[in-house]
Amino acid sequence: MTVIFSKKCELALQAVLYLSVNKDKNFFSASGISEQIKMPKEFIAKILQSLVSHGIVVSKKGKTGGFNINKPLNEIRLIDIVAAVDGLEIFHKCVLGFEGCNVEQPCPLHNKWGKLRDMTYNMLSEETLLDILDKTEEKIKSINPANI
Amino acid sequence: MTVIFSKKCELALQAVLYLSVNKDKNFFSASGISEQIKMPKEFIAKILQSLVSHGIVVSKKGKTGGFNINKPLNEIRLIDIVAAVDGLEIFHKCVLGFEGCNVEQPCPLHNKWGKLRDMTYNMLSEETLLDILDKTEEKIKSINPANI
DNA sequence: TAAAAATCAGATATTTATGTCTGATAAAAC
DNA sequence: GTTTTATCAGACATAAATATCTGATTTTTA
Repeated sequence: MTVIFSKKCELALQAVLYLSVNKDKNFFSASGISEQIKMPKEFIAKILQSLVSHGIVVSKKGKTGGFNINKPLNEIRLIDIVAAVDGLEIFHKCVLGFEGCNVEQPCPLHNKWGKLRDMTYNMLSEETLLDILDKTEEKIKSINPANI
Repeated sequence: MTVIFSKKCELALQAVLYLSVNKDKNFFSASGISEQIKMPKEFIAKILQSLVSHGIVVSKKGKTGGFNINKPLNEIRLIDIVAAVDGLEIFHKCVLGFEGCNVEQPCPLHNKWGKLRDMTYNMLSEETLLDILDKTEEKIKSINPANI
């Protein structure tokens, strides 16, 4: 099986999207979020905790605690979330798994995949949560239970 | 962790590339191939067996047996190998994992990722083993032990 | 015909990714 | 201050991907 984002990363993006849409409101608990997104709250909690350690999300303990976005939405790029959860290996490693692959000794797919990979990286670097949110609020209201 | 091809698929592509370069010669045993590519022969054997069942590779039992490419090199596209090993899910599924994502109700990344994903699919569909081989023989001689 | 060397099918083992649990700590409500 | 309800850290469990093994079959060579 091939994936572009891991399950963890998909979830992280979904959860962060959810928090973005509701940024003005109070903190959201892991169980609250898990009711919206169809994923186990323990898993969501773990993922959000790691985003806290990366400074993308902020958390608050105690009775009215939970998670929320830590910065202005236009300062968080999608690539930041991907980097925090999955790492950026995919953008450096040879797509065919050849150790010695580099510019001087490119593998057969080096140039063609390299171009697409760079475009993907750029896209994820250009898009911030704010950009996403704009698109989201316009027309993506019934795609999922959370109405993200 | 993110990947574009699974380990299995990387290996399959490497092995098939190796066979392509040496297509004129006789059948290559799994252990012979595993000496060139740095992967365990049992695993290579398993992968090649599945390519046999997909008609991409042909095998021969017995003392002088082994594996070889089953068709003219210009009739095998990279996407055929990817499809056989990893499947084509990645080219259909929502990149954010939203169930209801589609053209009418696109997720926030639907269009941008969709474009890149289609370009990747097209690239893999256009490139045949023959195309790859040409590039390979020109300039990729010391990238790996197999000199693929 | 017997021995050697290969694929093949399916079971098994190992590793990694995904998912769950437990007890500790912190903050708010009473 | 006690109870409630949240995060947090780290251990634990399960599932999936990766890797290995075993015995059967096939084919060549001697």
